[in-house]
Amino acid sequence: MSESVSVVDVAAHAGVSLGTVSNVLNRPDRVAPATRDKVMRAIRELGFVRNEAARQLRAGRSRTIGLVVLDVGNPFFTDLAKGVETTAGKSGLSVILCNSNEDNDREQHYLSLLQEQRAFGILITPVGKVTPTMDAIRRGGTPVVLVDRGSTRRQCSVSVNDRVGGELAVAHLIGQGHKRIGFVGGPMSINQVSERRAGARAAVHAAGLPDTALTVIETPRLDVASGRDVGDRLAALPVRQRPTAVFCANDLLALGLLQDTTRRQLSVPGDLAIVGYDDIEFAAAAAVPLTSVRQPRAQLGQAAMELLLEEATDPRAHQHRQIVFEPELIVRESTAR
Amino acid sequence: MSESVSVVDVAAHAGVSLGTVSNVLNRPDRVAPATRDKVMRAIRELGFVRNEAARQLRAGRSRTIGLVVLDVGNPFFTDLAKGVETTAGKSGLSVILCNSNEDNDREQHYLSLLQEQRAFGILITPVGKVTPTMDAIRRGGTPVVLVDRGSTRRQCSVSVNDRVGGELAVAHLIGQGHKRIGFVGGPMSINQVSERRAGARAAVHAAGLPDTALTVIETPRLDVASGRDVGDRLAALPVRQRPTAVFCANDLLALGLLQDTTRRQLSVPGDLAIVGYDDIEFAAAAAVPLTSVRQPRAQLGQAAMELLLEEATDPRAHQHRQIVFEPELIVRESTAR
DNA sequence: GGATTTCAGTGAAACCTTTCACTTCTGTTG
DNA sequence: CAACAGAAGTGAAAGGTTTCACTGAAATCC
Repeated sequence: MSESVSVVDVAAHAGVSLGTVSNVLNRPDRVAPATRDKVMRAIRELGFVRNEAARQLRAGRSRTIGLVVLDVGNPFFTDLAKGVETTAGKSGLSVILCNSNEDNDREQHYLSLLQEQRAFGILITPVGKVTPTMDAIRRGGTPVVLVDRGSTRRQCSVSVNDRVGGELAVAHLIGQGHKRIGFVGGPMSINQVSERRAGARAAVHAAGLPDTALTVIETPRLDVASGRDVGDRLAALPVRQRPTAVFCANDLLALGLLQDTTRRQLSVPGDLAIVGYDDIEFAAAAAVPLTSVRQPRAQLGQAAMELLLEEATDPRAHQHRQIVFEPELIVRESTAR
Repeated sequence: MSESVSVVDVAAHAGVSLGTVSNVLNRPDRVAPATRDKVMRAIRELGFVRNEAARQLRAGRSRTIGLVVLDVGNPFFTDLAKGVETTAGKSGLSVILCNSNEDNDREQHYLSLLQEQRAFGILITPVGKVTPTMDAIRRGGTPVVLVDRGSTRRQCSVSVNDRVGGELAVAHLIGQGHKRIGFVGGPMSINQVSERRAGARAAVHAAGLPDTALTVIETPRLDVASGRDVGDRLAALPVRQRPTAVFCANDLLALGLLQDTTRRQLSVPGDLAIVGYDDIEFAAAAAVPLTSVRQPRAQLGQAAMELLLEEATDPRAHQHRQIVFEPELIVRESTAR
């Protein structure tokens, strides 16, 4: 049971004032060693545990930062989270990982929650547009950094150039001789998806191919199951229009599609070349090792966390910054000639 | 800026007492509709956001439950987390996902953190033994449920029968004619790993094979990189002793090993048959689709959460329970004849 | 040796919510 | 019509921490 022990109890037990106990906890150097030991012993003997809620109440903000991602099931985001967490830990902050699941309502729900908790700051990959809630939170003095998503001057963001990523992927496919290319991804309301598509378009144009060379296949989500379903839709196309290569907006889709393609006894890359995006660890271990656009996941998380700290530490002097990393194409068998 | 608005401000603005504002927030039916609207309007106009810290301080415990897992990068745990989160959400609880990273110190760190936060409850897959801290937390009145790990009568747990899982896997390999089998996994201090190995041993004995038929290869971690390193160690064994099949303690190891095996131009299952564990989504999409022992991940999370709620709701009447699920072998090409 | 600084420690106030015993008022009952 | 019940609303107290202006005592300075 140990009916919650407070600093007052510790103070009484150690024969000092409660202010001294607080000093032992927060500025041990301001307390004489003998007293410090006495207090420490009392803490141990009573099994005192600091009450974070009371602490927060006093401080006005918590020591927790919220990381809102589109899908915890996607290794891209867990790797990102690791980067964030490591950096946050160094400053004594903890991270609460929130899974919006590509759903606006859930995103909103988590934002409210974080607001009520007086989060130290928020890192978010928004499902759609930057919402009024996010603006309200920032106006309330809580730093909000956009992750994996560029932004305008008015807020901090860390992203990878998705347009370039799309271009790299599709230019590579065109270089391999493909003339009919599919773009697989969705929903288009997710910024990264539409940017990657824009990059794909740009590559098609740059190569002098007609608009029709790019077939867009929109998926409901960015997961393996959606990727699997794409097989049917490709098969339904008349052979003359059917892409000979596809660029998937992430590796999960690519792996799903690859699975379905294999099930249909089609060869990759012979019958269909596939490029993914993110270069998650499983991409290299796939049935056919996947060509993929690599993003510096952990650095992305680290950079975002650093921007957040910067803004939190000195909000007055802070200048919003936009950090953009460059993606890199990793070529593997799924697009070999 | 909006210098934090409190219930007092709302009350003043709406021309009611602060008690009424609290009633509007917590028991709207006790307040006359007209008053309710007045208060709601004030809340909106002032942009009032409940301070969760103050709320918690009053309530004595938070509305957050801690889920401590071995590796967020392992899809097994993110699927588990989804199950936990869905169930928690229905009761208005949120989940904070903590990654112990198979490290005792980090585990301890997160437990202290959760203790300071007066977590509503804790779900944990312990790195090693059940520690004094966990016992202390439970004695302090916070429910602790062991996940993916059996236990004695003295605490709640939800697990999958790892011994049976190990038996299934190895019995299957023996059934395919293999006489020299490897067990890959570690560290052995992780309970699931040693249980799976025990199951493997049992299967070897049951088949009347000698102890030496099972070669144990201990890995430092349960991740893809460790799996990749196993290839070297296998290759280093004299051919007569080298296993013709291995059972990996999880799919990450299996995928890593598969990757390395492919790199060495060895065929799976021809030169080496591989069985994994967990049946994560990527197992089916692997270079050679992986035979794996499936665990009911989401149900595991759900059941754990339900036990936790049960214990939290009525600690007096609560009887600790141990729920054990049965694993299932999913056979794919990596062990085909 | 008196004035000043430093050190160690004190305790009240503030942070914001929820609860609960209490007051007022209106409408009902015998 | 007196007595009562129920509904609506009130406001002080409690919950645990940190901060900060403050006191006493010891050490330092000229």
